[in-house]
Amino acid sequence: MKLDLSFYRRDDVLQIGKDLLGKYLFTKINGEITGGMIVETESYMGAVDKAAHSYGNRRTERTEVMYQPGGVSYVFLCYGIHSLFNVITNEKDIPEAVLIRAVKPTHGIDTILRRRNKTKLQRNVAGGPGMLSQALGIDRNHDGLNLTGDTVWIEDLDVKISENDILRSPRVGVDYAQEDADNPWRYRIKGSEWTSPAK
DNA sequence: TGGCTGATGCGA
DNA sequence: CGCATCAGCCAA
Repeated sequence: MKLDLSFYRRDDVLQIGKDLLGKYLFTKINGEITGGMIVETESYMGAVDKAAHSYGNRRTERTEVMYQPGGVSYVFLCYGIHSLFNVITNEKDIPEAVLIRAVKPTHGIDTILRRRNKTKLQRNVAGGPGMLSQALGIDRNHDGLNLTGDTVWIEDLDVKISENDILRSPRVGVDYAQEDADNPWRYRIKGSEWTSPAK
């Protein structure tokens, strides 16, 4: 069942980051449906998080979608190469987001392998935010899309992840964020071989 | 361990 | 405008 807006609009981006583990991210692009189970996320606490683009309620052309009500996508280009896919959460004007970092491919495997130019299904197909976007065909054309629509959406397929199955650790690549750099807001499914490499 | 790659956002 | 910066990936 597709997650509805009430899932995204809760006032707890850390909980949403954990709740997204075990959910399924789908895209339908040029008629091809691809998807996988979310195994790794990072939460960004908006205005009070120095690692977030929206720290201090900074508003720019790029961050504007973060101020929309929860339930839309936020896709931005990182290091000039990688499209990174995020989910916007909370109510209007509260710019919080969850970065989806890794999925286990489950639907449309042939298409995913073709997009990634791989022949074998393993971690390096979608185990990292840049690879994940490429695998599912996500680019900046998919910025600001409604996640209850039929291009990019997330489903609950009744996979239950308990608190004990969740690994917490500091987020990746946010050394510049000073006191927020160490917050353990990166979540992975314990024991999954599909997450980006452990540190 | 570096090189690649280019939009972004800041200051001049 | 210019220019430093960046929520990564891959080959070695």
